[in-house]
Amino acid sequence: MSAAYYAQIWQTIRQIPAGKVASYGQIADLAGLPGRARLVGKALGLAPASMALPWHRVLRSNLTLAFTPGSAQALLQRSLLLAEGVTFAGQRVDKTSHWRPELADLLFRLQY
DNA sequence: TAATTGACCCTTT
DNA sequence: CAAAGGGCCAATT
Repeated sequence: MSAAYYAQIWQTIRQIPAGKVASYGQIADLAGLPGRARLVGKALGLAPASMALPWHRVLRSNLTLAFTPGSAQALLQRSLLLAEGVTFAGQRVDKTSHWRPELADLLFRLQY
């Protein structure tokens, strides 16, 4: 059953603090689905807007936006991040904004 | 049933 | 730095 994966992924994305970013692969790993970064992208696309997920805090492993540069979605994502204080170095997000959670802390919070 | 398609990633050239 | 090749897998055609 695939729906369970999505819930797990959404819960994990919800843990990303404002002003920080994480990669698709990182989310997959933290959600207990190593190697399934593509599933994370799919989960985000399926997530209802009412869920208000911090989707803009998820980007590629090289810290660039997943959307086509210049597209409406990319511009929106960029502005949302800037509004949170995330800094950019050209097309990519500054490394200092990369989320590095303590595993134990994350697992603790995911239990609820 | 088979092929294609993603809001992707990693290692090796 | 760029390209290539291989992984991944649910959903759609």
